[in-house]
Amino acid sequence: MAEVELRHLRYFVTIAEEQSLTRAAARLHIAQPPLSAQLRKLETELGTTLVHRTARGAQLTEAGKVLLEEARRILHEVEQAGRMTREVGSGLVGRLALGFIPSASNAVLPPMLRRFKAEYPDVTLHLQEMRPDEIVDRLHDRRIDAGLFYLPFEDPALHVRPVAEESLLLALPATHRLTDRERVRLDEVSDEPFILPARHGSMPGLYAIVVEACERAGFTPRVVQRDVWLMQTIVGLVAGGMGVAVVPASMRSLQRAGAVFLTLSDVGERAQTAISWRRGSTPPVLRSFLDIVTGSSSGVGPDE
Amino acid sequence: MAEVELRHLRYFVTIAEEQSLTRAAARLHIAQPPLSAQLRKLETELGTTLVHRTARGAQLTEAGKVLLEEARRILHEVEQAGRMTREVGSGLVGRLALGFIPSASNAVLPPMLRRFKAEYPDVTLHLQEMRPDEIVDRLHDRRIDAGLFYLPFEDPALHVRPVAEESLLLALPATHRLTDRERVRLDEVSDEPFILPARHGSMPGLYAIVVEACERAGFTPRVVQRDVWLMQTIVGLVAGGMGVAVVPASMRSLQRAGAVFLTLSDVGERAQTAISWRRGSTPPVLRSFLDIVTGSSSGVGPDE
DNA sequence: GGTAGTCATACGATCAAAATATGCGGAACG
DNA sequence: CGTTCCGCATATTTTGATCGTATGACTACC
Repeated sequence: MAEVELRHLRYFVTIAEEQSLTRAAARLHIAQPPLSAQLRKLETELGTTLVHRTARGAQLTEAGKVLLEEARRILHEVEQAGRMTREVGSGLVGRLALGFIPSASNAVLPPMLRRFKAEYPDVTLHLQEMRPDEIVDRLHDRRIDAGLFYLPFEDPALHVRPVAEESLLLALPATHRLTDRERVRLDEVSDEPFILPARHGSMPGLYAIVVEACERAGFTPRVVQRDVWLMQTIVGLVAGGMGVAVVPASMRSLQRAGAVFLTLSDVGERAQTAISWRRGSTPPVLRSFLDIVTGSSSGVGPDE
Repeated sequence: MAEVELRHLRYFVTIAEEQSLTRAAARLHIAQPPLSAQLRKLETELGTTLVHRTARGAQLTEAGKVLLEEARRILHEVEQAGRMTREVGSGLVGRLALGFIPSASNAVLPPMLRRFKAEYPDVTLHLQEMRPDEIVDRLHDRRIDAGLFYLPFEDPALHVRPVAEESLLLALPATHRLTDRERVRLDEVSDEPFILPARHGSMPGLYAIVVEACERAGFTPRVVQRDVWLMQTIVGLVAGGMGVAVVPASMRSLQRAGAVFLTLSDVGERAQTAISWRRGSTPPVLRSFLDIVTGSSSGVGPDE
């Protein structure tokens, strides 16, 4: 005993619409006898007559009318299911969980989101601020699909790809002697008390960048405060006169009273924001997101 | 480009359930390579990967999860559609035993049969003429499925539903003084000898209708003959000059020489033919027949 | 009563799915 | 660290179902 197939339903619906086996066969681009055979097969399978064959065409029986409605609905739903699957498969719809450090929300994240939303309006984005070490944990336990944080960082189980970079500025209290300058060298503030960004677990991040810049300028910073990790807090402490700090350029947009930002003429290091995601299978939505962010950013090439 | 078929969905669901091509193939009673091929075909058709093949089995992608839900629903609905069609169809074949009074074969029965035969050509009809009391007996002992007779009638174990009604005519011998009239009042023949239809057991039927009409006209009919139950016999007796009779309009088509039919201007009573069947379960064939006869007749509303 | 149109039947051709045999690659085991 | 096992992929033959062509039977219509 054979099984009902969608072909049978498609044929049957066409027969019902044309009220004629001959015309239906023409519309289906097959000959009339095979159509007859398939219809008969369907009727045998269902154990009932579906179509009355008369001399001038075919018309549905009661059972046929019932099946027609059902068959139309089923065929429509198959089409829908195909479309949905296709869309999810292509990354057009779905759900993407993204963790990011708060600094990313200044300059890096907004254009990413704008472009992604424009391209994939039906993807639900779950955005969560978190610490960089938290991002790594959440990546590992699969609670987020991707994360944004400062380089340097590496993890054998994760892809890491730079997506944006910005220069570093010196943040000074407004009361400082150098505030009337536009550019300074880092070694000019070698004696100042420094506020350094926090290190998070095994993640060197911006801390490493700043320390390295100081090393290259020939001094070791005198640290008055560490373990402050929010950039805006650091700027706040600077404004409060606690000391100076090296911060990413996007901090300038904070426009906090009491702090001024100067270009560092002798610092080549730049703060690199990277996106990271699990190695292995890459869901289509994530693939789409990666396509957008690596295409839209000032980021450099891939890491592998 | 091929089309998606239900086979693909069935295979896919099994693969998803077993999380393994090999086990799924076993459950489907086919070899593993063809299953691989069909899955690949489905993926090509949908343009997306549905299953991740790993070294120890297969697991769904995001798109696959979406399709799984849809496919399950669709397969279930196909099954439902088959069941529904089958059920309706089961009323399309079979056997229906119908008892009827001979009068019904004049005007009521033919259109019923024509319409029913057109819609359900595969139902074998067993038609049996019988007296109304016999119809009731045969209904009770389940030897017929339905019966046609004149109202009034009621029985707690039977459904009764009018399916046709006709006016009453006065049948006169051709030799009668009133034969040149077209319309008469019933009381104009109050002195004539009456031929009344028979009463059958507890069934008042047409007898009650005629007697009631006479009562309303202000007289009690003088009965010369009773217990004649075939309408055509009554008309024959009228033609033979035995007396006059009140008969249903369809008797006019008998065209028996020696009898004329006049419209009764003061008789509101009409002869109602009803269909009756057992309470309780209604087989599909009977249900189909009832659908036809209640839809095709000039019958009035239901009896309950 | 002929004719054109319908669907059913018969049979050979074609195509798609299934079976068999085998290869490849990753995971588990010693 | 190599061997073995397990699971999926590939290649090829076999099977079976669908399709196409030719033809016949029937009905409605002219």
